[in-house]
Amino acid sequence: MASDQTRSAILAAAERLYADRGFGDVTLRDIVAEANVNLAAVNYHFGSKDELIAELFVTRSIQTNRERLNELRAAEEKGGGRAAIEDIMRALVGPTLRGCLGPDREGSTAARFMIRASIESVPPIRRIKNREVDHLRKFAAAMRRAMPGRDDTELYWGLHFALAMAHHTIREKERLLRLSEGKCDLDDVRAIIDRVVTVSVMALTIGDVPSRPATRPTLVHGRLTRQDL
Amino acid sequence: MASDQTRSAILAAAERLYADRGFGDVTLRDIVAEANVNLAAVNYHFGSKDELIAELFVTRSIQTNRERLNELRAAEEKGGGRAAIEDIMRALVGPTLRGCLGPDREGSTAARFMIRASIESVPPIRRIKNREVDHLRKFAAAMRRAMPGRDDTELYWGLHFALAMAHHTIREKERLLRLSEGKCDLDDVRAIIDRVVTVSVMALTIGDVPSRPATRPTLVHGRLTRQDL
DNA sequence: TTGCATTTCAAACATTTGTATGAAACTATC
DNA sequence: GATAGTTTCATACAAATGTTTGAAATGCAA
Repeated sequence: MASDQTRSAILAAAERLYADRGFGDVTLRDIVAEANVNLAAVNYHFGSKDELIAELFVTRSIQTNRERLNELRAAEEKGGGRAAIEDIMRALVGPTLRGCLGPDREGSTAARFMIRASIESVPPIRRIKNREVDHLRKFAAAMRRAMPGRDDTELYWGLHFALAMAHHTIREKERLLRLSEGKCDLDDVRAIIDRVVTVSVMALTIGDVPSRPATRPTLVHGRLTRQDL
Repeated sequence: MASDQTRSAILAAAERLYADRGFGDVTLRDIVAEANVNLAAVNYHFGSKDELIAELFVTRSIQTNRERLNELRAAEEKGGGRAAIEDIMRALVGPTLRGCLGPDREGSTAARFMIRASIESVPPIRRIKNREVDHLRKFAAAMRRAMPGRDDTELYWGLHFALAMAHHTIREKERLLRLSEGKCDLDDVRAIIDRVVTVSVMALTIGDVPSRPATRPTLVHGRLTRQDL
């Protein structure tokens, strides 16, 4: 068998098994059985189990990051170099949410693998995630261009909350479904993205609206009002 | 030695070690060495390693849940049976954030353990978390009383997003710190709670404000506008 | 003290798991 | 078709780990 076939078979089997049963449950022996290759093949082709997991995660992360940056670039071109803030947030959370939610995505191994990686955080994946900061800085820069003059702190918090809502929705979609007794439609990805983007942009405009509606009178405390003064 | 002393020593040692080094890194032998008890004591007193972890997590969860419900009850008494929505959200996210963030909390083993449990999700903990839905329903009910007539779906999404921001801030505080180059002050717990509560309530008022400020014109899509019609 | 129940202890068990080895099979180049 | 490089394979290795065991120690009541 050509060397690449074995490599690919291992990657595919590992991703499928990890996605279905989690990292803690799947051994190399499970993987090689599923891939119909020899046990030693994993170490021969990848060096170690951790490097196999890392390669899986890096591959999928790069795909997501590329999609994000493509959307961001498209938004910036649309806006003549300066993207609208909602388009930036959409580029940030859209690819991840589209990749991991939705009815047809149930069968997507890649998506289920990324959800699993988000729930069970194993050392090789944690190491990679730590490098994600550089990628996020590009979004912070775009946000700064979109909202010039705004305090950087507010930008970072907005970025952080956007990721919070997106990732938590993916991580805890089962719980939200159960809590809401099915009322929250987790298959309508478009609506979810809209919702996350809307709230993210609202978070970024804290202290922005001169006169707050009377329905929420006492919400602002502490350092949140700096922009109003 | 009295039986309870051994039990307590194991619990304390296990919580400390898990908090510092994570579940994957700590073996029963590490724990009994730290606790100065015999290896077999863990199985004698707890039955199994998983039951030990479960007991640790249940204990801390109960504490948090009790704090939450106390705050909720206080808010409802203050409002004469119907708590203000921002007080409800504050009762929901306040205890967790206060427990896990802040400068002096660095030394709190319990807090660090809960952060660890949030990052590394091991099977015994996952099983317990699945039962958390019942607890959250009490908050959903309070929210329903505070915002009568509002679509339940909106309530659940707001609750979900509030937890998203709180938990993600705890999980990813290191990354946010690094991304913002220290600009986001994660020691000012009060300000963080205010921020999360503010955004949560804003999320709940989607489609609530009759005329949206011109600064965010095109944010609402899809099913988000149902309340406006 | 005697007797009974609880607790502790050292040691062994039984797996599981990732990794290494060395020979065999295969592939491609000359 | 011989040779060198690559890949596969069965098997062994070594270490870690949760759990069990049966005896010894301890505590406690009668």
